[in-house]
Amino acid sequence: MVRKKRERAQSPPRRSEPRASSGGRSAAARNVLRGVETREAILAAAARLFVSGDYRTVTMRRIAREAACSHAAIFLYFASKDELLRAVAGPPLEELRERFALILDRRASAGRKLRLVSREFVAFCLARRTMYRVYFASNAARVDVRQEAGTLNEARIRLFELLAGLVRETLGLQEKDRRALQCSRIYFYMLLGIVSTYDQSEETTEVLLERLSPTFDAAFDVGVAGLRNFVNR
Amino acid sequence: MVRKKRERAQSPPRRSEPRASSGGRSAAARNVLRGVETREAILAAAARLFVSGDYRTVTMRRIAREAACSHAAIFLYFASKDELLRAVAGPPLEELRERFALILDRRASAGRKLRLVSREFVAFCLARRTMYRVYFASNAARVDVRQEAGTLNEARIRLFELLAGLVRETLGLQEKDRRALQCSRIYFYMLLGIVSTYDQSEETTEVLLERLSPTFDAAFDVGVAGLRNFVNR
DNA sequence: GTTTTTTCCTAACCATTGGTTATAAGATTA
DNA sequence: TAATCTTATAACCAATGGTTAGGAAAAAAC
Repeated sequence: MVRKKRERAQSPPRRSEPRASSGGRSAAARNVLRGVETREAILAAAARLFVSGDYRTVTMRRIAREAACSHAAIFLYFASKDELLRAVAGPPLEELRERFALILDRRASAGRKLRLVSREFVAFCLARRTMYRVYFASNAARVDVRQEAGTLNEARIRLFELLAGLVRETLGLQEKDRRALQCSRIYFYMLLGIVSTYDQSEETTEVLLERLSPTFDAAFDVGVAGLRNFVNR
Repeated sequence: MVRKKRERAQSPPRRSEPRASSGGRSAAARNVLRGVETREAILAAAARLFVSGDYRTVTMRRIAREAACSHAAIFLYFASKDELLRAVAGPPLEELRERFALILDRRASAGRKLRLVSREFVAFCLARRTMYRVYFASNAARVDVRQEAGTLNEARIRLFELLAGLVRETLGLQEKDRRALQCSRIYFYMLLGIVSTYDQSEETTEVLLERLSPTFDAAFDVGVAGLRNFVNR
């Protein structure tokens, strides 16, 4: 088929105003920044939209409108919608890790810390239902990870190891104990089960936590008690 | 905008051969059947495709090709892709219920039955990863259910009640015991956690079960032991 | 100060999707 | 034979993720 020669419409007005003043930076710095600013605007818009809507209903064009650029511009900074989601997913995960670290630094029993961390984890995932799947339910064994995905995966692995360590300590297991891996896996099942049960719920995080916190706490207890029984039998 | 008058291309050849011979039925019965047969063909094709690919990658056009009809024909029998998935999802769920019933009829302890049912459940969900979400992770509280979805929901609720009963019996709880609901919820978290952890894995069901069956069994044990501890404290 | 290069961005495009509609072939009925 | 009813399709639609030719402005080179 003959491709129709493309004809341009009359030159349209360009963007009416620059995105931001860029303060008193040098001309060179401002130039570099213009691109970075667009990237940031896209990330911010995507972050805002991805936490409210789900992956499918959030469109590139909607994100672009929110970021005040054309949807084609997004592909200048992110190879695909998927990569954009991953890029958005990174910082919150880091934030969660920091909150975990804060809890770990407290002077409390491993069991107590595990419970606090578990609560934090569930609240985090429920508040970001679109992303929890990207974070935790994607196959860790996947090897076809690009750079961005790689760092995300690393962050996730660190989080998991941290949690696994806490489970081990709570149960009084040695790191090299064969049952340690199995036990932390099982504890994760519990956590992921909670999250994925309410994944598609339309209730807000607050309502869910208000209503189900006691059940979640009970679940944490059940997990630990069951695991204790499992390793001591 | 003025809608361009639609012009039809020259009359194309119709479907070259009828779908099936319809045997020696009367003319009237054959006529009625032709439609039913198309419906069945669509259902069969969709069922085949939905178990291998996931919801997004299975397109209406692909299903149509597999069912040897136009993709528009599908909309004659199913209002939307979603409804088609639900229609496909129904029978297997019923089959699972029957397998559950078979286990329930055995002469064994409630604990033993619970374990068998749990295994069955996990294997079922892992074998139908596209659909498990439709089955079990959609919000039960949703009220905007149409007829088809309604029956599906009922089937799901029956399954849940059956499992909950088994959990109750295993723990020796009365039906009206306030903790019964909480306990079965927690047990479900465990089951759903297992399934959703491997939801996006690319390994086959066989490989997953081969590798992780012991861990799954351990998880069931942990759940029951933890719940025992929970109700007896 | 003028030209060249580089950076950043967009309009128009593409293929594909879920879904709708005008139209028609074939069977049934009158 | 004519009217109707059933079953189906080709062509259409709006929207989506993604690509590309081209251009405006800033920076660099002269």
